[in-house]
Amino acid sequence: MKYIEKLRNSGLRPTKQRLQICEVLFNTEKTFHFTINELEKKIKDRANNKISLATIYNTVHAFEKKGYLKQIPINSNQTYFDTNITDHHHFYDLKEEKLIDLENSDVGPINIKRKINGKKIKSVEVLVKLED
Amino acid sequence: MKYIEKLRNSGLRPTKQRLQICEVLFNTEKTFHFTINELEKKIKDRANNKISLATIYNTVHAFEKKGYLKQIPINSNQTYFDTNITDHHHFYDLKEEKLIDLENSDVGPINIKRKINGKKIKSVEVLVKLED
DNA sequence: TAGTAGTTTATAATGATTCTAAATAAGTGT
DNA sequence: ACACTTATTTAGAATCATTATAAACTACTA
Repeated sequence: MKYIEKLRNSGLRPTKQRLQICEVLFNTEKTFHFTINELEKKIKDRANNKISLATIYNTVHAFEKKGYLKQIPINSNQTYFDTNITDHHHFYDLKEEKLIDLENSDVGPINIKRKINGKKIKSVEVLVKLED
Repeated sequence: MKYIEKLRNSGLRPTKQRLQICEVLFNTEKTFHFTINELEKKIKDRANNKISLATIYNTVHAFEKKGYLKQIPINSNQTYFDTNITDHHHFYDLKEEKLIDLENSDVGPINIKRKINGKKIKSVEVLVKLED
């Protein structure tokens, strides 16, 4: 399995559950946005295989900590994650409540002129809200 | 009272509770960020006067709908609101879990080159995450 | 002043997320 | 393969922000 090394290299034991979650999350050309509930459903559908919700939470947070997933900063009932970990941005369609990727090249350089003492910039994320 | 007209003009009855909340939120030169819980505390401290939590939620949402408050898009346990309703952005200090205003002029123009069919841009918000 | 429509309130309900502690599985050394 | 330690999974309980409910109350209008 191609994810065993990835996990081991991160200090995560390659368990059956984690490998399955990897398949669902990373075994696709397209990146995508998801909530924990959507992910749980996807796993159930895919393999007719149930992974405990607690494990899904644990794993998603572990993957986020290792940098394999990003949280998308948006105010929503549920937390959204992104399998696209490159620097990029998002449209948020307020009516449909849907996220759409917005590539860095579609936004152009963002120049943060102000500095905060003793702090480094970790990320710069743009959220563009859309209405009809 | 200076807020009576403001409320009436928005179709909101100027109740005792709403006027008090206006005092706390808008009767200051500085704009600020807050959560519902912080606001509740502020109200309690200020007037030794308790407004039901449900009313605070209702009022904050009513004010948001009328455009007197903005939600700040950030993933946090609690929802953050901003009394600064001008176009502007935020730093988020990951360690301190604190928001800092970032004026539009400190970011420079943001050019969203991509268009989504049938949708208009309502807002463009930048979140700059800070680490040590 | 009466009528109505909007508000407030305490409390219950909801729902996402986290915690707990017991069972299980993976890694390591022998 | 075996014993041992440590990480992981799990069901279910707990937590906590937020929303819903429905009864009491208040502001507006005629």
